[in-house]
This record gives sequence, C-alpha cells and structure tokens, in this order.
Amino acid sequence: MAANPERTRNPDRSRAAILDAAERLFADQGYEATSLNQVGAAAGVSRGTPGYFFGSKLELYQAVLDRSFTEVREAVREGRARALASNEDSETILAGAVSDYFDFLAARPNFVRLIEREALSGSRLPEGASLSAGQEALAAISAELGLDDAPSGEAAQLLLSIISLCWFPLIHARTVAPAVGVGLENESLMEQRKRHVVALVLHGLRGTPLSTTSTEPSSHD
Amino acid sequence: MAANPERTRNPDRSRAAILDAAERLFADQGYEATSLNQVGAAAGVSRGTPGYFFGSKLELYQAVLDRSFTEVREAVREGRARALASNEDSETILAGAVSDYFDFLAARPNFVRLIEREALSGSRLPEGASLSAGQEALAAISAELGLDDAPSGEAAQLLLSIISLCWFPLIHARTVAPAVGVGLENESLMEQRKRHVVALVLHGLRGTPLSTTSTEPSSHD
DNA sequence: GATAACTTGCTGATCAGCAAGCAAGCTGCA
DNA sequence: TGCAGCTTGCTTGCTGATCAGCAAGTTATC
Repeated sequence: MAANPERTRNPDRSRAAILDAAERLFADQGYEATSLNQVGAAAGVSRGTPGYFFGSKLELYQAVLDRSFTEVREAVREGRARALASNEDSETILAGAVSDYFDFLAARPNFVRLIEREALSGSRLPEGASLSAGQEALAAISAELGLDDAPSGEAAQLLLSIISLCWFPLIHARTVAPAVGVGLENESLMEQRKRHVVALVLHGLRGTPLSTTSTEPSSHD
Repeated sequence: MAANPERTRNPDRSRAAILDAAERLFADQGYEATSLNQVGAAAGVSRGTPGYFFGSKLELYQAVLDRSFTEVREAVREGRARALASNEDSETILAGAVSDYFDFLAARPNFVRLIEREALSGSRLPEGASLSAGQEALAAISAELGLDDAPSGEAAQLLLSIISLCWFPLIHARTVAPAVGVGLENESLMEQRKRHVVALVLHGLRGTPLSTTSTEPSSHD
C-alpha cells in the first residue's frame, strides 16, 4: 500500500506518468472533479508530487493540453504534407483526409473529451493559450484546401460538417448512437460508420455547387 | 444585499427559480463546479433553500434533467404528429424534420450542454434514469421514420449524421466554427448553417441506396 | 555534501448536509 | 371578528469532509 521505497528516482518518468494520469482523469471526470490526490495515486507518486513538478493544478491542466496540442499539431503537419505530395484528384484527396481525420480522432479519445470539456466551459485558460493552437491548425487546413476564399463560405460549411461527423460519434458512442441503432463498439462497426461519413461528405461535395454566389437562377436550394 | 424581507412566500415560484438557476449553472459550469450557494444566490433565495426543496444536490440535478426531458419528450411527440399528419413526399418531410430539429436544439442551449456533459462523464444518475427518456424518444423517431428495420443500418447511420450535424455547431460555435471560418453569431448565420445541413442530408439521402439488402429495391415509404 | 526528487504534516478555504430557529399564513374554535 | 396553535417556507449556524497549496522533512544521486 505504501509507496515502494525501492523505487528509483526518475523525474522524466514521473513527469510523464503524472501527465498521463492527469490527461486520463481530466478527460474522464473533468477538471473540478479531479483532485491532485487522485492524479498522484494514478501516477504512482504521492499526493504532493504533481504540485512539485507542475506548480499548481491549473498549470498541470495547461501542461496536459499543451502536450496534446503539440502532438496534434505534428500529426496535422504530416497529414497536410501527405495530401500535398499526392497527385490524386481532389475528391480522392478529400475522401482520404476525412478517413484519416476520423481515424485520428478515434485513436485519441482523451483529446476529444478534453477539447469537448474546454468548449463547454468556455476555456479556463488565460486567453487563447493552447486552444488557439488547435484553431490555428484548423485554419491552416482550411486555407490549405483552398476552402476559405469562397465568399459564399460553402466550403467552410462542408469542413465544419466533416468535423461534426467525425467528432460526434466519439462522444456519444454510448448515449445517442445506440439509441438510434448505430453500434460503435468494435472496430468493424466504427469502420462502417466511417464509410458512411466519407460517402455523405462526397455526396455533399458533388451535389453542392461550390461557388454559386448569385449566378445560378434556377436552383431552389 | 440582504434578502428582501417584503418578499411574499411562494413555493412554486421558488422551486421554479431554483430549477432555472440550477439548469443554467449546471449547463454552464458543470455539476462539480456549481455549489448550492451559487444556485441559491442566482435563484434569489438563501443557501439552504435548494436543499430544502430538493433534498440533495444530486436530486436537484436529477430534477433539472427530468424537467428538460419532459419538455423534450412533449416536443418530440408534437413533431412526430405533425410529420405523420402531413402528406408530403418523404424527402420534404425529412427536410422539414431536420430543419425543425436544428431549430429545436438551437432554442435549448442549456439542454444541449447538459446532455453533452452527461455523455462526457458517463451519467452520474443511478442507472438509465432520465437519460433513457431521451434515448427512448430517439428510438421512437427512428422507428417512426421506418429507419430501423433495414438490417444494413444505412438509415440509422443517416439519422446519426443528422443529429451530429445539428448538435455540433451549438457546442462549438465559439471554438471550432470560427476557426474554420463559419460564423454562427447571429440568426442569419445560423440560418445559413441550417440550410447547408439540410442540403447535405438530402444529398446523402439521394445518393445512398436506402435498402440495398435483398428486399424490394424500389418502394420506400 | 550539495542538490534534486520526492513525501508528509499543516492550514485556510470551500462545500454539502443537517438541525435549529423564525416568521408567514392557514385552520379551527370561541 | 379575533386569537391560538400548527404547518410550511425559508434562513442561518454548525460539522465533518475534502482539497489545493505551502513548508519542512527525508532520502537518493551526482
């Protein structure tokens, strides 16, 4: 029960263990419901160690978010490079990007939950700290895909739809999804969901005239 | 600053004021971050009154959810009756239902946030209490639209997509939406978003074969 | 032996729940 | 009509628990 006295000291390992534990606990329970006591216990250190390394609870939380965003930023950069390098047609690129984004989020449930909690509580971080990094990444994607120069904003709307479709099932896999008869419990069911999302986005891309400000007279959209 | 001594007693008004205040505070800050002190102050009663009327903090929370779900259940019943009464073609009905659902959620930001928090924390309610009411309502809709007997689940997938698309912008109106260049600040921008969602769903409906299992390929009422 | 890596004891603050108190208004009775 | 007594709405003081942060202690490692 007591902390193992044989354990060797290792600040790097302790920091990482604390960040891991805090990420999971903050994501599962939220900031207020998580105590530094819990974090320490889950990380295999004492109650005071998180404070020793990170100063305060808020700073620990910020460090968790920072680490997540750094990881996300790198993944986004890689994904963008891959998309640019390919010379497929834009529809295939979009389908691949949606699929990748879906998988990316599915592999990072803690990240999704943390951001969702941030969005719900209107960010307890000073001002545009880590969160702006995520927004910056999204803005970069949208610029990269040439989706931001259409004044109609139709492309931006589609991007927001893509994010909605990939994001939502991860949060509501145990609430809304089963209620409407969509199972998401195993990998093949998630794959099925992903195929539906990709198909829906492609139908939307084909069906929507991407730059019709006031030209088309007949369409009754 | 002190409570107005002129104030007449009125348990109904007090109960309602407490429920209103608690709904807003729980939705904005979450369960843990909200104290009964805050609830009392926001409701114009003393610190102890919420406990007097509702027993405990958890019971107050449950009462807030119950009231929300009752309201939602009634609205769903009305919407269903309206859809059944109309004799438009199914595509028009679906478009109207999506539009109504979008407006319905947009008019109930507290409800959306409460459910979102519930989903994130895995329901602190005993077991399938209020939440199942919402699931029940969704299941009813899906059955009503005849979307649940297709073994392929394509229709259920589309329903989940509809919910995702209507739900997401309400939570991320201040985070993701501006980052991708979609404004949602005023009514006309929300209207624009709604039109996009309806159009996307209709494209999905047209583009996807709804019953490609082994039954009748043509008739789908 | 110095410094860094922890742990443990302490403190003040906050909070939920309880219980005691108080007063407004009703009910029954003269 | 008036008053006594009771119920009910609501407040306030108290208690035990929890928690974040700090400071002082302890031990490994360089």
